[in-house]
Amino acid sequence: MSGFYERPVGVVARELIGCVVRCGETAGLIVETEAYHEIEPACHAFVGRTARTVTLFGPAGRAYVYLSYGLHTMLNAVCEREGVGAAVLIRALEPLEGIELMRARRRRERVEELCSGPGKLTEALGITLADNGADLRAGPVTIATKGRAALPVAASRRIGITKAVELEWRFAVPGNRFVSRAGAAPAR
DNA sequence: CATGGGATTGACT
DNA sequence: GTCAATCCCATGC
Repeated sequence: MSGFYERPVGVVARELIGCVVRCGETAGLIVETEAYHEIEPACHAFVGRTARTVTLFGPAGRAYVYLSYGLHTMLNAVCEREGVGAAVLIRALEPLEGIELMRARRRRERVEELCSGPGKLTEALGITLADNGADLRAGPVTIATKGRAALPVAASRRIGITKAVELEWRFAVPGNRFVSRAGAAPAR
C-alpha cells in the first residue's frame, strides 16, 4: 500500500479534513487545510533544499513545523515522495479534548478562539519547533487518518500569501464556526 | 556579515 | 479599517 501522505498534496489536503490531530491531552478535528508544492512560489520549497526546507523534501508523513512572523508556529504534514517538497498546512481545528488546557494556553475562554487559525491551534496543542521532523504516525503530534469524519469540503484561494494567489488550494468545511477568519466576508 | 520579508494574531483607531 | 510584535533564515554585498 502506498502511504496516505505519499499522494498528490491536493488530494491529501482534502482528505485531511475530518481527521483528528492529537498532542498529549489535547485533540481537535481538522476543518481547514491548505496545500503547498515546490512547483509554485508560495511554497517554502520553491527555493529548493535549504536549512529551513530539508524536512519538506524528506519522507512523507513527517511534521514540518516553522515559525511565522517570529511569533507563530505552523504545523504542516509533509506529502508526496521523498525528494519532492510538498506539505499540507493545518489551518484550523474544532476542539475535541483537553479544552480546559487549551483555554489556559491560549488565555481565551471562547471555544471558537482556541484553534481557529494555524498559529492558534499550535499554541492550544502545545506544538513547538522541537516537533519539526517528527513522524505524524508516532508522535508526539499525531494525525489519525483512518476513520475520518465525512464532512463537506469546499476549495477556495489560500489565505495570507502574496504569490500564486489564484490557486484554489485551500480546503475548508463550509460555514463551520471553527474555520479561521470565519467572521470575515466570504471570498468572491 | 547585514538586511528584509513573511503560509499571523491581537490590540487599537 | 490599520499596525506592531518578533525572529528565523534566505539573500546579497
